[in-house]
Amino acid sequence: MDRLDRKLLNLLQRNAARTNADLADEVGLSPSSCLRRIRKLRRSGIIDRTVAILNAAKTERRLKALVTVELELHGEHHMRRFLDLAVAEEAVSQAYAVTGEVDVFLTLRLRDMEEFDALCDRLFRDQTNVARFNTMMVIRTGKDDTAIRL
Amino acid sequence: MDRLDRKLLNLLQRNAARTNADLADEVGLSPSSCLRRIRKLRRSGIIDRTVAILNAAKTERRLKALVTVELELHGEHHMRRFLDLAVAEEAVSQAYAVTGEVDVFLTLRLRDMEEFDALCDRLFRDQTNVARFNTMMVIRTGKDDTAIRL
DNA sequence: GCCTTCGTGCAATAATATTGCGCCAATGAG
DNA sequence: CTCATTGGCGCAATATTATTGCACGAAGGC
Repeated sequence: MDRLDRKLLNLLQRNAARTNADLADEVGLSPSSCLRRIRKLRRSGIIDRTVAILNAAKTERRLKALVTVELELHGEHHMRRFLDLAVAEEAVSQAYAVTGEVDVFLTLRLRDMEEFDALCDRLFRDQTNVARFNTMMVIRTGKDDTAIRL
Repeated sequence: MDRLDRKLLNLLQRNAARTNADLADEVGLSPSSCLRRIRKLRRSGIIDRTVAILNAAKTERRLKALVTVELELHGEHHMRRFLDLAVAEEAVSQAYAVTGEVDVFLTLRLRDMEEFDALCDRLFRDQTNVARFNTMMVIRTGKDDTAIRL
């Protein structure tokens, strides 16, 4: 893991569609060396996968909502159960167990508020062990990076 | 935008490294047709970009923190100023203006708590117009998808 | 019913990835 | 200090994959 590997990773996190020769040129390596490095980074698992990122605005799921959830019962078992429930939802794109005043944090991708309503029914009411939840709708996006700076 | 386009987008959001012939086969098209569709999806902007996703655990920035921020002054101007400040930070990977009890939401990628401390100094103290902030450290990740289900 | 438009598959071609090989620098043992 | 070993490099050949030209057929407008 030297300077060149880091440089490659930074570049690939911004654009993984570039040709190998192009990348090689930018980092100052031959195409073959460059490719071998990238392959090693893949095999080692540092590069988990490469994916297409959609422009959410041109999608039906335009709305982004952030939800904090406080559980009624806090045992490991109950936490796991709620997370499983959340993960199974198509609208849920991130689900974390967190420290602090709340227990779980969710990011939602929503078509409209009706979908949100239906989701609330499934996740936050009845027998789902939720004491309280608080929703923030995203008004403006300042930044939305998938990259991890090395 | 028909069923095949959606199928392609769903596949590419999971793995954009597959060969065109492979994709074509899975959706039931010829390679040429498949490629032309994908190119159109790119040009139309629905596909914004394709990127490498790293395994954060194998990275130096292992810690993920979520921060809600309440501003002192709420004018559009002040909001913009704070967001700009946040966006400029390498550790900030998401920055949103939101509705609800707080004004701004941030996702951080941190090396350690020292980096967090330094970031707090820059973003939350002194003259940055922050009334209050609340940090949640991510304990467990249930889901962390970049995909938007179509 | 005919014409236009659009998307398709096939096959040829162009671009790109991948591999074999010989070379050099760094490292460690004797 | 020297020599063998290891690992990574570039070059050039080869294999894979993307891309394009073309002819065909279905759907919709007139």
